Amino acid sequence: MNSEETKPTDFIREAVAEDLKNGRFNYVRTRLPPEPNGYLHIGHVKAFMIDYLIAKENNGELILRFDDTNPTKEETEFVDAIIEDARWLGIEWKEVTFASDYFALLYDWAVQLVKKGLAYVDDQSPEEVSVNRGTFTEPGKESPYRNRSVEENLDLLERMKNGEFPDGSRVLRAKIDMSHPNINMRDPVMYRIIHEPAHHRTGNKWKIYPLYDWSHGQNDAMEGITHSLCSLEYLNHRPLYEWFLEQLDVFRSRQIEFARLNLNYTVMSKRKLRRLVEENYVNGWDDPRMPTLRGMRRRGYTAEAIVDFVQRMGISTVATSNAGVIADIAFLESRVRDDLNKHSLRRMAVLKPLKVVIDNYPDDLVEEMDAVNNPEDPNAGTRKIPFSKVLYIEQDDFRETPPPKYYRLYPGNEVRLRYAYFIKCAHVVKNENGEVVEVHVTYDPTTRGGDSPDGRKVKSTIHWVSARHAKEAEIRMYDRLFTKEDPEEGEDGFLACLNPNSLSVHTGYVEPRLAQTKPGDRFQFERQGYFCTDPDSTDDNPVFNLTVSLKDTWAKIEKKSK
RNA sequence: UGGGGCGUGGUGCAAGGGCAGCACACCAGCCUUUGGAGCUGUGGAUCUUGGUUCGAAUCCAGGCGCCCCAGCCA
Repeated sequence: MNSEETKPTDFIREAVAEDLKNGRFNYVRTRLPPEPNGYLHIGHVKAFMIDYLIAKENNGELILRFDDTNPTKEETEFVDAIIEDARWLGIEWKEVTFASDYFALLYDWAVQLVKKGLAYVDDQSPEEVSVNRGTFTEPGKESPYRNRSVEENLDLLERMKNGEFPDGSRVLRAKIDMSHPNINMRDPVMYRIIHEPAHHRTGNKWKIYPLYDWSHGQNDAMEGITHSLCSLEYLNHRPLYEWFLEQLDVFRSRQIEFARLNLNYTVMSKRKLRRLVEENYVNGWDDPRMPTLRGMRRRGYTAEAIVDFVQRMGISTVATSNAGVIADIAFLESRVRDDLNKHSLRRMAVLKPLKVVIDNYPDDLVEEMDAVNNPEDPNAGTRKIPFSKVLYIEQDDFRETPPPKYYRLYPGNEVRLRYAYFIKCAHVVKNENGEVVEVHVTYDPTTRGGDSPDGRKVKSTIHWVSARHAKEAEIRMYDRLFTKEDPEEGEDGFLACLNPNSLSVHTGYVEPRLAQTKPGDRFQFERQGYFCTDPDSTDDNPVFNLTVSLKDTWAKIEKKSK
């Protein structure tokens, strides 16, 4: 970041700067608190970047702390996946910790609250707890067990910890105010009893597990986290967050909330994503159509583009949808194009081949044409592409009867074959169904390289591949997964508006240079889009994924004229 | 319904009492050996009502709308 650029500023950065200035803190430490119960998606990136960058910008530290307080949901598989994805994004942390690292200390703190008369063991059933919590308009009722002696509470808590009671039979609750207008303050549950399954790290050692409210803030204090940045849904929890720290008289971390990030034309909830995978609407968590980081990575999105997108989205407290801020996927795509345009090697590939025969070209001649690898980057150099009498061009680049404004190949029209020659369409060959299967053209030998010595212009340049030299390849074209901007609306509505054309597989031809490619390689297929080599790719059967198409002005014109 | 939060072009974010601006999208044009990229330009917004003020997107009050909270989820 150079000095020309104005520093990114937002209400969180301002608050952090203010805290440093007025001495509330003299350092900055943030934490990244994923729950290891699923794969990361684009929505997570916002929180990740905020936590990472705010620490970094202030010469502070980031701690990656897994929020593993619920053994019924969390798995080691996901901690590994989350670490891998976060690294891929370029996020760096000082250390990795787990909420479960602090279970023993947290228990001590709970004992302290019990001793101060600020927490008690409640024997009510879950149903009773719920009923007695009251409603938005009516206050709750105090539990009959609320005023037990400290000694009895201590004894019961100890026995809960030792596993003497069955799941659901008792909880530890903070003693606050059962008629508080903020329901989170109506004696929130701190510990519940869970015997099975074993915790992914602590095994069967613990029979009681803390809830989020009785864990997160305490862990923040234990780790000296200065700024605990979270999403808007936790705003209502802040009074409780602060109450605990105050009663405990420990380090006072500051919680600040911001709006989550979402994308249109996709779903982000874990439940819905899981259904897509488990019911085989997509081919796994890393399906290129998924908004997961693994999916986007396989699709060919770069970490740089994703981070740039998230950065440019900014931060706010706007809360007009339950999903937070909903970004237009077109904006993400524009960041991807911007990045890939500068860095991708250009190649020629024909997705839907149409055979072209140059009638006046020598049968056995093969010429090597010079092509530039990236017009945006002179250092990318040039390459040779073989040219011969029989070629493949894109079906879309030929029309027997051209619509208005169409200036590609059609009978009588002259176009340029990129880096090769001008050709003019002479006649066509059709099959028994009347479909054009072969286009015959003549070429102008004086236009080699693509320029006419007589200064003659053509309106169109099309890409091609030499039939004899091209390599067959599988090309997977992707479109948005859903046809509606907000697939969430309605019950199973999100499945009802799945886009049936979100994946289409083509067998095309690519220039010989593309025969040696390895998974993750990125290219621009000229005039079509950015593609990357899929992990399924082999030397015998190269497989390419569409990352994002190029802007298609002709498609727009054509659509408008309809 | 009680509590809390939020309302700026289609979308996202600025303007922190002084000319409402940027990006994406959209539209028009220029340029072009990618109908790509690039460049230029047009259109379009302060939820509403009232108040304070010379002056309000900004401060105040009311209204309206949307979002969050009644898990032993996070």
